[in-house]
Amino acid sequence: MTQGKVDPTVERRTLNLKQLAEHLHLSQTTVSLVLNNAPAGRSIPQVTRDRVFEAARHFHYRPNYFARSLRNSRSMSVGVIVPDLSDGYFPVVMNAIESHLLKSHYFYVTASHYRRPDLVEEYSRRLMERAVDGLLLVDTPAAITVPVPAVALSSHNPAPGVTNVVLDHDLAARLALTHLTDLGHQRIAFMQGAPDITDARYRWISIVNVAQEMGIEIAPERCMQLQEASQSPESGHHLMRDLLELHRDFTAVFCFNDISALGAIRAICDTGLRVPQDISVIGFDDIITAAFSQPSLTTVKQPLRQMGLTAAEVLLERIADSEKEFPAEIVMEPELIVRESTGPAPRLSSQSGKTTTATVSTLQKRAG
Amino acid sequence: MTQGKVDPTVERRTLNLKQLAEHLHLSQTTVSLVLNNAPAGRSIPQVTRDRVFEAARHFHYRPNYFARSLRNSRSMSVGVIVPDLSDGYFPVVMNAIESHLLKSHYFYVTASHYRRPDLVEEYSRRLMERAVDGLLLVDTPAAITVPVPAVALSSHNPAPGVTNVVLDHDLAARLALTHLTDLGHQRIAFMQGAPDITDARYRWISIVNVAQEMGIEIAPERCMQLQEASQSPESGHHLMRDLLELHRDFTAVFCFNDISALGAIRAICDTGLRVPQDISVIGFDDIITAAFSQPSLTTVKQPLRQMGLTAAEVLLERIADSEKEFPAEIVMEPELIVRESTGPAPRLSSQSGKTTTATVSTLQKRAG
DNA sequence: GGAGAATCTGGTATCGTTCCCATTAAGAAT
DNA sequence: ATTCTTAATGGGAACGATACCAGATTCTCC
Repeated sequence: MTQGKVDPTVERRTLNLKQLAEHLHLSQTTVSLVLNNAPAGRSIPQVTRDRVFEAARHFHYRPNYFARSLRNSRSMSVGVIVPDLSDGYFPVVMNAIESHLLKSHYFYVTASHYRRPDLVEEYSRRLMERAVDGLLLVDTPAAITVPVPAVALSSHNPAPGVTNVVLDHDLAARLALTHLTDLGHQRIAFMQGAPDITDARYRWISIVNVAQEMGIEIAPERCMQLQEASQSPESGHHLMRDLLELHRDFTAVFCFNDISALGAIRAICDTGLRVPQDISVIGFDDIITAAFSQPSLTTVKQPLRQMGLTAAEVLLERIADSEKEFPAEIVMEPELIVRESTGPAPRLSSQSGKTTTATVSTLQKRAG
Repeated sequence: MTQGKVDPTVERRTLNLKQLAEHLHLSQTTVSLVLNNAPAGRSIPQVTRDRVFEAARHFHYRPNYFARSLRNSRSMSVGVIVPDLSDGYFPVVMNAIESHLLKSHYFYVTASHYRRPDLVEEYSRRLMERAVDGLLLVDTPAAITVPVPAVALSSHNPAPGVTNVVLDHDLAARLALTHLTDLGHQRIAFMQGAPDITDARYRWISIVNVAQEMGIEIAPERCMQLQEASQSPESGHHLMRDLLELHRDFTAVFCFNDISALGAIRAICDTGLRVPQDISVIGFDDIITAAFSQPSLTTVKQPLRQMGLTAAEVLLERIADSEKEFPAEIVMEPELIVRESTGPAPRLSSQSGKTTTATVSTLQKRAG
């Protein structure tokens, strides 16, 4: 089944300022002044104003976007550079960003770089060519400095003129580790984020510092590191499965994020261990599905919505007033959300056996 | 900690065509002709061409986007209208769309309407003002006809000049129901999508038809309907919990999508029943996390990536050649992915008891 | 009544491209 | 020698809105 081409009669015969002015027997200047409510046209009497507005409404006059942008070189749009579009972190952040931008009559253009530096470079260049009024870097380690206002979210971009919206990772680490030690966990496994995620490096540094301060050992043989920045639980699943094959000398895992935590839980259960009875799992982010997984996920909640909103707000403020000084960093506070995936540490049957496999008791199959 | 405003020295002194032409001792016309490889300039000798390209590269000449677009009224960008940004369906679809658009040197502008008709109208109007070259409606029941090429994905938009990319819902229903009956399920509960999701209506019609054809009863008391088009498992959880409180006279649930299926599974397990031993659950979409949930999800896979790709391809083709005729509908084939959440139907102990509560055997608590 | 202020309006350059039309020069055909 | 092509380039008018700078009218005040 086929159908015709676009109906040309649908095309809105879009008239321009000149035609509108002619119809009103006024000059383009006057009409433009009125329509833009320009200060230079304060003196135009109300009768004229009303006539102009009336006619504009009647003819559905819309100023041409390109002509206007060409003239005053503002595009009323911003570029958003992200690693990719994926479940979890991004939908929440992007939703918040979008809602603020659209409300402020801005549009945004998205580009994903899949953590390839060349693409980050290429897209920021192409976006600049598009004359975006600002740039929002989400989880994007951009070395490049751009000639427009920019805000970096979870990116730790130290460039001048860039405001960084970041999480208080020290607090995040403290919340998670305190929760685990309160439950009696001492031997904790750690899952680091992929090396090309900037935020992951900062997070890890905080974890190491806080752990040391709290007297928690970070044993190399209990550390895993995600290799690809995959947003699938798969990677967390792999790592956890491999670690469990090696040894089971830990009672809790602190995962890089909720997505990898879901994979880790799956791996733990696959070996017949139970979460949280045998191993407690704690995630990071508090993605929407975290509350509904089986078991539901204890996690360090990033205020993602608030972070996205703040980033968008600051960006628009920077665009509106490029003279003003803005903070180089805005730190947001995480929050601990306790659910089912963490519980009291089991009494360990083999304290020493780093190389031994799990004892019978911890291997006890889950019924059903 | 504060830091200075945007460094003005970073600003790339972007020269224009006129200056470039002056430097080359050529006219703007010639330079433009060469740079655009225009057919009108076929006769320009290679030496001149080389000089022009050389200079353009040297001075980093970039044509001004607005001036160019104003002149030939093409924006090289398309608008993408979606209900919202959320987990599951959208990241996959959007990723595919984006990758094709950016590869073709198009950018895209996203707007979410949260299923409010007024916002659909407003955003498509505002996007038209932005002179997007085309519109991509994702799961968006747009009654409006636009003066640019459009492609509708899962939207069932019958407007002329719109290509609809849709799933073969008859096949989808057949795959799911055949799978369930093969496993011995006869009494199946159904979870319909929210009424404002167009695709959900078509899906339901297919299910009703196929069920009738296969002799499967669709009992009203086993039917649920999602009320909000929420992309959180919450809604599925609610519905399932309420149904289970009413009666347990079914051995399988066909959920609207994977997200609601995750909520349903959670609700089932919360009452002490097991998936799939007591109740089988089948989802829809095959979102990334479906393979990693506990239990992993049997689902009807939509070829989301392929659908997004096709939609983007057809849209760009329509833009490139508005004279050509395009199909009004492109139907994609779903696929059944069998995982752990479905299993053989349990031997029912109460065949008749539509109003009775579950028997002891089905209520048997899950150990652990 | 005339200078000057206040009020209202228009002319026109400008933003940076593209592209229709000329124009020139050289060679080919008559 | 004159016209006709063809090759190689330039002039300049759009595209549509904005904004500087004037010009014109009315009003105020001495």
